[in-house]
Amino acid sequence: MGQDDVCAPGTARTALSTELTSAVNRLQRRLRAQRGDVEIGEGQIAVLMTLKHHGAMSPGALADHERVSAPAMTRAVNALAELGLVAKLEHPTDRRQVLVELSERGAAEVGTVRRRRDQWLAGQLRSLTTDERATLAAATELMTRIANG
Amino acid sequence: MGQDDVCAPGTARTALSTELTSAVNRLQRRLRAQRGDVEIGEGQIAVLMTLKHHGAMSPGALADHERVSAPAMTRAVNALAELGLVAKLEHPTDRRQVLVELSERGAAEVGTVRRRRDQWLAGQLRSLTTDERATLAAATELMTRIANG
DNA sequence: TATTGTTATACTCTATAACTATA
DNA sequence: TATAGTTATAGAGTATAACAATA
Repeated sequence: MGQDDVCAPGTARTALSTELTSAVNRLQRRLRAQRGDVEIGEGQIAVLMTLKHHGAMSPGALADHERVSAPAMTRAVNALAELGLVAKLEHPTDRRQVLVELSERGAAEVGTVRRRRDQWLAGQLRSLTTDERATLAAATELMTRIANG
Repeated sequence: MGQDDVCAPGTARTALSTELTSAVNRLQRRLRAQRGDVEIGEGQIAVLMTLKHHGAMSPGALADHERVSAPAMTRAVNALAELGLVAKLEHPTDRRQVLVELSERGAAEVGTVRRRRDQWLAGQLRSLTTDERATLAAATELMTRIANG
């Protein structure tokens, strides 16, 4: 039982905000449960991808970018440094700051780690129509805008 | 800094699965942070709404419906019972089972609690175009399908 | 004084495994 | 034996507050 029993969204007289919240919560829970033995957490993967796109950044800048607290970012960066995927460097002029940069191994492995994390969802998306994927792509942009707005 | 600095999704040569995962994670984090002093958690609100739609159910059926583990549902139901929003009843024929039903107060307050939780997101959605909201509504359905599939 | 990063601490949510009661 | 629910325990992820070093 259960999955056949779920209310189709839009059926009830429920607001979009409620349904969207519910969908986001459920999908995130499913993604976390489905994620196999990826050895590092979501937030840490996000840090690797950000560093790949933007180059070396300070922990504070990373925390702003990912919209998490500074302590949460300290922990994520330390975990990645212990795995040898990033390195913490002294800032050239401001000795309070730290620069976090991808290590060679981090740069080599970020793609692999990301693909392994996304494997299940990518499979689910393959069974959608082209139009449905386009809808999700557009919604992805909107959700990111809302999350960062 | 930070929010102006985020990569526009679809800009990079990144797979939809990656962008969707990232968007869902970020939006959920933002929704949690933005949620004011709603006195009960996400999962508990979901239980109240399910009971409102479906009537009394057993904890096991609720766990299946919400796709969480049985212990997680036990905790959610107990928390709601302590607040007087649900009642736990004996099953008429099977004494192993429990029936969870909305209390009068629970039925009266579920709408209020939900609206307070959704207040921020509803405001964000109001600033979108009609087309954009339609996109999100369609995507909500797709995400729910994927989460439950 | 203000800023950057870290440590200390605590809370929420979730899961698996072991247990109890009933069927 | 099998099922429904609970308890025990542990882990991930996050936050706020207090602190240290530097500007």
